Amino acid sequence: MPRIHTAALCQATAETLDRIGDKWTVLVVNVLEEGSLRYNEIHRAIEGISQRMLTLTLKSLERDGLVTRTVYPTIPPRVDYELTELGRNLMVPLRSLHEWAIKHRPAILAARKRFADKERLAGRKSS
Amino acid sequence: MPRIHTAALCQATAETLDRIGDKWTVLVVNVLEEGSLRYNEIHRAIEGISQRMLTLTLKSLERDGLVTRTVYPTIPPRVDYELTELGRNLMVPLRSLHEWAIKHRPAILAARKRFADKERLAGRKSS
DNA sequence: CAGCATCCTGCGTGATACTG
DNA sequence: CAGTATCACGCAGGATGCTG
Repeated sequence: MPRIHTAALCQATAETLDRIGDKWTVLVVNVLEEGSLRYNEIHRAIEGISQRMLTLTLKSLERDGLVTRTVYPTIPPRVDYELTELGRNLMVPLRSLHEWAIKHRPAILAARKRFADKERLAGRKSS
Repeated sequence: MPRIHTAALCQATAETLDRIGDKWTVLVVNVLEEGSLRYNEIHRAIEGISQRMLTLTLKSLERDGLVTRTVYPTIPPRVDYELTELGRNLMVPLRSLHEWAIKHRPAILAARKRFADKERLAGRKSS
């Protein structure tokens, strides 16, 4: 009977990961934790992101109510982005994920190395 | 000065999401929480996964030390998969993510609807 | 400054058929 | 049963140029 609950857990988690599991979302959320930032400030803060991807990421975050977009109709224009309460809440599981990452990264890297070594051996045998 | 730490947080989290953010990993981890399972048991438990993707997902999990693979050289062959300690630890942030998902899904859906409505209006104006 | 439009490519994924 | 091999494809994401 926990089966159904488990399936539900899986489903909701997978959905969330689908939402935030792309290349840039968590990075954007993360820099926005510092407070309200302008478009180019975010752009400079995240190494390697293209204008296109930043715009898309911000738009999807705004769409889902995770960030607010504030336009100041000045010249030149100015647009501020800020995490909403919902967005700040997301930091909780994100920090949990981060904790796991930091704590277990060495173990993962070690396992990966062991696995690579085993494969090397298997390769030699068959050659 | 929290800047650097923030950047590190972001980096490690992004890396982790890159690891588990694919389409099937969390689903597989999730069913394996129930205990040791055979290949086809997992296959049946996860609706829609192909043999190919199940194999790839399991192999990557094994590579990173998140699951163990045990082969029984019987005929027909039998292979058991089981979460390692490392894999079970992953359930902690996963549950955190799940909690967030359940709690805030309504808010996200509502925001999404509001956004769609606003876009509809914007569309009308310009037509 | 803060984007949008367009073109292009690689990679993750799916479908199908075959094997020890 | 527990995979492997091959093909095919969509789409996330990158590069570049243009605009209000």
